[in-house]
Amino acid sequence: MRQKKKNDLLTEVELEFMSELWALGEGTVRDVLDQLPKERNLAYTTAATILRILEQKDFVISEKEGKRHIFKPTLAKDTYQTRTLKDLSMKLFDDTPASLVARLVDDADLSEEALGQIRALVDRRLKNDTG
Amino acid sequence: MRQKKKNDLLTEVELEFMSELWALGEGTVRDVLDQLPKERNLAYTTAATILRILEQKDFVISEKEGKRHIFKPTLAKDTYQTRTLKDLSMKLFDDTPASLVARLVDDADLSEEALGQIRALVDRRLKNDTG
DNA sequence: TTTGAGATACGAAAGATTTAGTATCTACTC
DNA sequence: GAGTAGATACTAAATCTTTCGTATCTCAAA
Repeated sequence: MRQKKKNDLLTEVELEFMSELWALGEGTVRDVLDQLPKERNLAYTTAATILRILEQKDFVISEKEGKRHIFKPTLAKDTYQTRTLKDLSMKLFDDTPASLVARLVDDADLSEEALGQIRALVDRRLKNDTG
Repeated sequence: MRQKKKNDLLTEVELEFMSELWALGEGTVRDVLDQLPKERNLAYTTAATILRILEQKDFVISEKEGKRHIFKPTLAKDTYQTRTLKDLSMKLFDDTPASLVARLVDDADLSEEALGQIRALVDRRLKNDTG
């Protein structure tokens, strides 16, 4: 038995760290720590621990360069985004992506610009499918 | 000081229970427990505890009827959906809802039908704004 | 080749979440 | 009004998450 919970979703702090790694492409503990907002104030060893956990869970791999480790995502951000949306859609939107979008476009805060972008995206996808 | 973490998001199990309450409108511990899939096999007292926690966190209120409590969401599902999407958009989509939809419509699994529904939703919203 | 700055390894405390047990309460029924 | 089925209240164990401290290791400079 490998893991009690087959969790393929990131915890809050894990996501925070993965986001920095996705932005950097790859990096050391120090690199990631430096990307965090200064008010975050995490101990260096804490950051190292989180990256170790991410490696245990196979979200990143590391290779040694000199005395430090360089961490690199094993999972593309796109892939994780899709995975997350599927999970959310299933748990909170009756497994109906359209209802997720419905909620999004109903949001009063959504700008006209964002709405236009969304329509363009959908149109492009529809054209590509038929063309 | 009220809470260490001002968490306005539900945990996994809390969401599971809120989903049943949203579907039911309201219900007792027994009602919610009966809605769960039979393989879930939660102890009655566990369900009671979870509802108590939801009440402590102000996600539900209860009123006594005879010897039981009837629990009722204080938060509409719609509202919580919007809140969740905002959070997800912020944490994983650069605070750009359009990029969230981009990922959604890029998903190969998405049906033509869902895509059409999404376009209709966006169109309707754009018309309402201008008209 | 010693040493020290800076890195990793490991363990563990503190907090949050999930689950359930035991004790107690409450409304009926006899 | 005593007994009991079924409900709640309270406590707490087990697990997971977040955080950091101490010990150790490693490269490079003196």
